[in-house]
Amino acid sequence: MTSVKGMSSRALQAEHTRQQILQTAQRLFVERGYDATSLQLIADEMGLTKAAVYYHFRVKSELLHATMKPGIERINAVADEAAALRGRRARIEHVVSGVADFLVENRHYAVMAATDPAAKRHDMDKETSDLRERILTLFYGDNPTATQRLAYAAVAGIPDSLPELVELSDDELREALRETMLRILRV
Amino acid sequence: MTSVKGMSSRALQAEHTRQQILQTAQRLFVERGYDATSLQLIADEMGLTKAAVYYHFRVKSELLHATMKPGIERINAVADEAAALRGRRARIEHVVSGVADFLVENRHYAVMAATDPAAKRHDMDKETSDLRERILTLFYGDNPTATQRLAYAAVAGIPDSLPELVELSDDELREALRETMLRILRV
DNA sequence: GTCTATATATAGATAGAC
DNA sequence: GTCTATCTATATATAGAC
Repeated sequence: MTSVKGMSSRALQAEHTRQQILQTAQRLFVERGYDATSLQLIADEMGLTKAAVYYHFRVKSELLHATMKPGIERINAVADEAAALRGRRARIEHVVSGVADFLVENRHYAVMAATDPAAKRHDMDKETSDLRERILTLFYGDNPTATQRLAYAAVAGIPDSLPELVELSDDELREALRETMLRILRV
Repeated sequence: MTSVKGMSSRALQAEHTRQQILQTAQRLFVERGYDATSLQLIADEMGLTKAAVYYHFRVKSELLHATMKPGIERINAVADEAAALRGRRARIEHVVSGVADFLVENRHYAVMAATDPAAKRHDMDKETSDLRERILTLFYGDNPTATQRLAYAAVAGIPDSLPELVELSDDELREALRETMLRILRV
């Protein structure tokens, strides 16, 4: 999506601005939530105008979409790898590792992606819930028990609580995440 | 808070309207999120005017506060009871039962209370996070390990996933909740 | 106690100059 | 590619009639 090679210097500048807007938007979405983040605010924080933001993103929801896309793609790739493995245990371990790494690298962002009401509206809904459903099936097959589903739900809810664990180092967090997720998912 | 005895019939009518507004607001907050729910929408759904809503609630955030208050009080009461018990195991079991009952009775509402960005702004933040912190201490003392905190976080994140478990009956959900929370919290 | 009418601010979005 | 200017809709909130 973000091809850089063979672009004019003007196009490169545009891509740079686009990325900066995305970064600012992402930070504000995390801090205040999507609905409470206006385009005006995003523009002000960057010393741009609303119109400049609109040049790069046609509608506000495109910012949300673009913000979440890399994460979804990355976890989908992890799921691809897990699907190629044999055995529940191996699959669970692979996904748990991949997700733990991802969460550690995106400690703040992941919260918003998992909980913001705006993400439940818009089409984003489908991509994330498809991904969740896909991994659930990968783990427990087509007919998971209530207990399995709830265990999965508990793990899926962990990102929600990452802000409360700020005082853990990356390594501590990753280890605790792996350990806890594995323990919960072995049902 | 909602004393009824000894009120004039006019005051009773007002209290009734107030409760109806609260119910409608609560439903819409759950469906669309707080920020995406306008007072206009609330009024329209009830066949009232915005001004009528403003008569009962001075500012919009008061609706959010009033909506969440009963739940917070109820879980605080459960925590009170647990604090009177001796032993980690007994305390965990008591809180888990109380919370499971509460979640089953408020399947949809609890999600919003746990995740809406608007709840993280406003003063509501403090009351809920105090409650969470209080129960964590009740369970694991003043210096919980990383694993204990993450286990607690996982459990706290469960409400987030209740909507995906609609097809479970109340009894199935309560049992699965109790079982899963207990298993996770025994660390 | 509830409404009409309105104030005021700000949202998302677009057209067109530069 | 970025800005000025502006449109339109809708937000929260208030004053005052009934």
